[in-house]
Amino acid sequence: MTETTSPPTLEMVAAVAGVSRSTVSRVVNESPKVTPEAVAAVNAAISKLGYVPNRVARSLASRRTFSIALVIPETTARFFADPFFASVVQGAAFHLAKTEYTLTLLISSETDPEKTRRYLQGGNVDGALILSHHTDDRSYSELAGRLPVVFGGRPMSQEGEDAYVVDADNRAAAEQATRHLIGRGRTRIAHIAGRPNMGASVDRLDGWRRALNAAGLASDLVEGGDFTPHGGADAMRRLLERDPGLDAVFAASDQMASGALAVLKERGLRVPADVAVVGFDNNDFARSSTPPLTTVEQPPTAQGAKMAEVLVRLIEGEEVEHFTLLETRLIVRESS
Amino acid sequence: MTETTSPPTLEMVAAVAGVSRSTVSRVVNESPKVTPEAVAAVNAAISKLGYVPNRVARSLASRRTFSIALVIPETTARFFADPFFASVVQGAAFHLAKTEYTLTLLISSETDPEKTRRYLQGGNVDGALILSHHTDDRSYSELAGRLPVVFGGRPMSQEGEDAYVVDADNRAAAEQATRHLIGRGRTRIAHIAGRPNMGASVDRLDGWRRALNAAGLASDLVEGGDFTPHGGADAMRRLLERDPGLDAVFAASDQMASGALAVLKERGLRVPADVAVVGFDNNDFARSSTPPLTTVEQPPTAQGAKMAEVLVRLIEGEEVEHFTLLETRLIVRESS
DNA sequence: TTGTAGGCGTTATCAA
DNA sequence: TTGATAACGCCTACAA
Repeated sequence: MTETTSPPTLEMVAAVAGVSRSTVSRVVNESPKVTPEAVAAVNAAISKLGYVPNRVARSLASRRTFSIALVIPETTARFFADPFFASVVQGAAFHLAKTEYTLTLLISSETDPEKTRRYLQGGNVDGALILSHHTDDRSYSELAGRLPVVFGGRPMSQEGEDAYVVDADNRAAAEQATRHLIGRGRTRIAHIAGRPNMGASVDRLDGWRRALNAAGLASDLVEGGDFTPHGGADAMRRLLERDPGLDAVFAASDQMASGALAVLKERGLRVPADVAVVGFDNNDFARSSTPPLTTVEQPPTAQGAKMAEVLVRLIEGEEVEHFTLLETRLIVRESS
Repeated sequence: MTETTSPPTLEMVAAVAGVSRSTVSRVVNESPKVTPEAVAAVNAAISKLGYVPNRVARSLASRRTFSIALVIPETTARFFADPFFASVVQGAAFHLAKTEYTLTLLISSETDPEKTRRYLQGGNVDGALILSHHTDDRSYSELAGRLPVVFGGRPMSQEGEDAYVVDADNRAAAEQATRHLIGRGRTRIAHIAGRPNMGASVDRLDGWRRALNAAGLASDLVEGGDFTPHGGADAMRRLLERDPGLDAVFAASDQMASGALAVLKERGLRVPADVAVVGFDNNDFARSSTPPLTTVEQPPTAQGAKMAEVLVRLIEGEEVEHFTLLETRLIVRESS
């Protein structure tokens, strides 16, 4: 049985109820200006026929789809391997469940970014949530002008004022992490920065510097990594060359911190006795390194929910702030 | 800048290209019957205007959406906690990437099954993939008559001939697992069955029985569990009461097997020395139990891919087999 | 090969 | 409050 019988239309409901299509439409859309009798007749007809509004036709006429896309610019495999994504999706889905919007997950496999773009621009959705975690992928930045779009994760810093962004409060988090180090009595606190073209890197560097300046400490010990353990290790070596007596390192990612940890061990420096280390992300690298890393936890679920909220408000035409900063939490472990 | 400028239409392209809308439509849909000049003119106009077809309008007119839904009747949290789901999605997405179809993930939170149903019946998708893992949820079975639907996971056995199902070959897998036990020299092999109202349970019980019968062994030692560790423990107790000398147990799920393991340890029986244990699923319960469980691995990625393939063929009007059985793999660990 | 015209199922705009 | 009637953007016979 594949006989998918063609579904009843609004017009058929109108016929059965003995009213016009307009009236049926009004009832379906809960317009207040309909007599109770008409409402009753229409509802009776609806349940008699098992009528379900055709959302496609509705979309075409009203120019609204009530569905929004969550675009994940990663391969499916990587997406599911990363708990960060899962949590963001969860947060978004949870928020959207309270609204009339439906979430469509678009996993844009690298093979066909075009398909995704056509889908997004083709009027299928009222807006899009775009995750750009650990990536400076700007392939979707142009979309922002054609469709309400909210970026999440760690987007470009530049990219103009027209973008809406929900992100962790990197600056405040970095400041807090650095203050934590200062509070532990450290005075030569170095920083391993992320890629300079990413907003997150800049903000974290900035937060680190602020905390040091506020404490009257020097903020000269910076070396750049690339968010990988290897990059972190290289940066650590350069830092030790510049100042063998440094007593703390704040890395802009757990992966870089773990690279730094390896170098410190290789040099016979004890963590945290000789050098305290703090990372950023609170991912598996932080939990499973030796010693476990003190790090900054980002709230992915909250981020997903907030992204959805911002997008919905945007779609509904509300004034929305371009930047929404999420609070982070310092998780103190044995490395500091 | 939220000025979402209204996008160019097919009609505008026609005007610029100096042809009729039909011709533009033909070019867009790659109809062979268009002169090269026309094609060139239209394509020029398209890229000049940045035209992207409105899929909603196209859907309304053609009654095709080229998108299919993957319905997950679980909460978002549970969905992401279960690697089984993730893999199925991955498989489906991977297969669909090769087609012109788009995958829409519908996480039907238990709060609003109605929203999901309306979405599915509202003409938003050409078909649906429905996962009913560990669940005898029949809330979507009615959909099958109104929309091409493929069920996956462990669906009802009954439910009529009109359903399309892709599932692991439970019977063969159970048979193989039991033969493995027989091969290890076991002769009193018990079975802890799953809920009797689930097709998977019935098939596994059947496979177990077949293997025993073929070997000339008795197949009387069956007790039912409910797919939980607790249920498995209770069943194990009953089995030991009935035959304290049993030397092997095949459980219809890893969770039940882990419950059985606990009871065996409690009774001072060694695994596998005294009693060999085999589970089903190859999930975390199997890997992290003591000893690690020999179990049956189901191929969730393959299942997702196969489900997508079957659905697409169904949508395209091909003849498709109602049941597709996936091969499984026995993973031998220390419990047997 | 190309164009014309009608229709897909709703919503929206006016009159009535 | 209700009902014609015209969009919405595209597809598709059918005709030319």
